[in-house]
Amino acid sequence: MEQQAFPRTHYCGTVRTEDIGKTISVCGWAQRSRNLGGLIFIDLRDRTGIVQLAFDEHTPKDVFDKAFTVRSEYVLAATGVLRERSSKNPDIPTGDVEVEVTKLRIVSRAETPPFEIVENSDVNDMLRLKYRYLDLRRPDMQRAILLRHKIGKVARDYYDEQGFYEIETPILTKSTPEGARDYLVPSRVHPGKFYALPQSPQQYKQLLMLAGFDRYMQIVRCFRDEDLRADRQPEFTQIDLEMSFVDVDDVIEVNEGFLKRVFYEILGVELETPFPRMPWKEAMERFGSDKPDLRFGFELKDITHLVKDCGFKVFSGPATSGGSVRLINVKGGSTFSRKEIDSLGEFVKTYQAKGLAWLKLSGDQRSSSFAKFLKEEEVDAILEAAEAQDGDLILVVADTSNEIVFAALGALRCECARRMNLLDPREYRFLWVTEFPLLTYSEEEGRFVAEHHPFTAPMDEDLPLLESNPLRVRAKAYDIVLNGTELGGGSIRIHQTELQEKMFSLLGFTEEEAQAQFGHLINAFRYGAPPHGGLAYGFDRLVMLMAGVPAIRDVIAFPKVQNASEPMTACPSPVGDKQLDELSIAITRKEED
RNA sequence: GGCCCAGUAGUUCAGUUGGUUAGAACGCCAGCCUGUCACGCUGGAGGUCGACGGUUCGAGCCCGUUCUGGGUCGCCA
Repeated sequence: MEQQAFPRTHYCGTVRTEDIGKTISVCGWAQRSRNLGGLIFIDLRDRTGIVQLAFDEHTPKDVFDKAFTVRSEYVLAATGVLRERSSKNPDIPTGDVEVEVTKLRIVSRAETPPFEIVENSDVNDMLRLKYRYLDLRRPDMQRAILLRHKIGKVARDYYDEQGFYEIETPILTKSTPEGARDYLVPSRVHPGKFYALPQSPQQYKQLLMLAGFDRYMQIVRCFRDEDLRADRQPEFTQIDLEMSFVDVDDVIEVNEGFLKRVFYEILGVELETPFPRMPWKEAMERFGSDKPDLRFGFELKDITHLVKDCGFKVFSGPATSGGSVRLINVKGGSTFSRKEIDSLGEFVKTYQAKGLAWLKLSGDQRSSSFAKFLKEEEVDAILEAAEAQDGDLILVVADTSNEIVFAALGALRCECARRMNLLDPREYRFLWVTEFPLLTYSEEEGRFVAEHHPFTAPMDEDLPLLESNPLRVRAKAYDIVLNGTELGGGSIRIHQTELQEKMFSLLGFTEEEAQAQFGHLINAFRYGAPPHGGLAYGFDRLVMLMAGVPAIRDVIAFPKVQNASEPMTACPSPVGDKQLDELSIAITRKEED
């Protein structure tokens, strides 16, 4: 019977030349073994790195024989004397030393894994996720998960120092019809009734302000039953916070402090604060997006007025019927081939643009899809507006819907930058986008809907417009944007009962409906509400950008795939009739397997 | 719900104009090997070409349908 204790003295990756001569014990997984016949080397791996175990003619025969049988991913516990290597490996931190093993325990054997446990593997995502526990053994995944832990720790430390309490809010909560689809949880005790998993702790954190906690934060799981993207999972984590007796500047200042701190502590990057701010309207006009990537130019230019009377209907049509014609100047874009420009045309069609007009200036050559339809001076005016120079590529989108023009050109400028390799993931350009519209009109529902949520406060100077022109009202809402990704967003909330009631009525709620859905909040306001506001970060996105990886999946230990299932556990899965019966649930439609 | 891309050995991929027994590298197994560290050398095993249907004398390759995954539009207060 082998001993069961693990007298580990060192983590594998931490041994150094200072430890030479010491008897040490290490535990871990066999990364690789090199069997030279009379000499065996095994790389032993744990979360800190790798150390080389050496077995040679001095090794006791039973130990040597055991080493002979070791295969990839066997779990080993080894004891021996740390010695200097006769030939060193400069590529790893422990490359100057090795363990001359005197005792070896094969703690568990392992089947050959379905893929190699190595850094930068480009194995199929599905396979990685099915065997996520193996995938997570890879050093890059270990680093990402550790980075996530450290960022969370900085957040807790920082907000604690700033006087925030971490307070938990319920996971079983009330469904609200505004916003994303809810994940529902049936109640056994109340047949036919459901809890909802929170899309965010929004209302609870406001109630905590009403309860007098003054400053709250929480690193909290949120749930939205919507389709996935590279930066969207059905369950994701927010750094959520709320503050009392503040206005926009106060929230922004505290959070600039956090971002400055976390980027310095984790990446050693010194961010300059305050970050630039840009009103939403300006962001749309200049970048066609409410989350502009500032790492490159290609800003939008409005040429509607220049083409109103031109003979080219593709331009003059939208220009004279409430739409717009806008362009971006892709500096140095004349290197794009005709084929590539055609593919950009296909690209904008995904944003419902009807097509892409272009003009290319390379040397004395001017080629264009539209110049032949315009007068010489009209083309010149467009080129002047675009500040076009030799080597540039002008891309024009015209549509009767401004939203489509913005969406298409906003996405196109990013796509061009991607194709031209202008995006340095180690350059961090932060931006506050402010003054979002308070409301938008939903054609589908035939009413106003809140752009942010129904508790967002209007800007003081726009209050009179609430009656006269609600769509012009700007909100005390702000997003923090990093390199074209919305990292977080928040707002100052309404704390006056009358204003809140006005908002609900604008949104088309009757008093009874508002009371039924938000009564807890409305009633709470009657008992003394402090002015308050807050912000929530997409924690996964923050970690993703700081880790320099392309998807939040890469910084979540057990993520879901595009159809919202999880390959390892194969959830969601059917449940038994007994369970359903207890919940008073009948299945009316089934997925075919 | 729409669009784009991918699916061939355990893994990553190649596979010509539709034509013999579908290949490579890594991994795996066996043997040899005392300073390797992507060890080396020799040999070997390993395939429902995602699935179904069609065209054809003949399909990994062409056509249709479908499944799975990735990206994206819609959606995501």
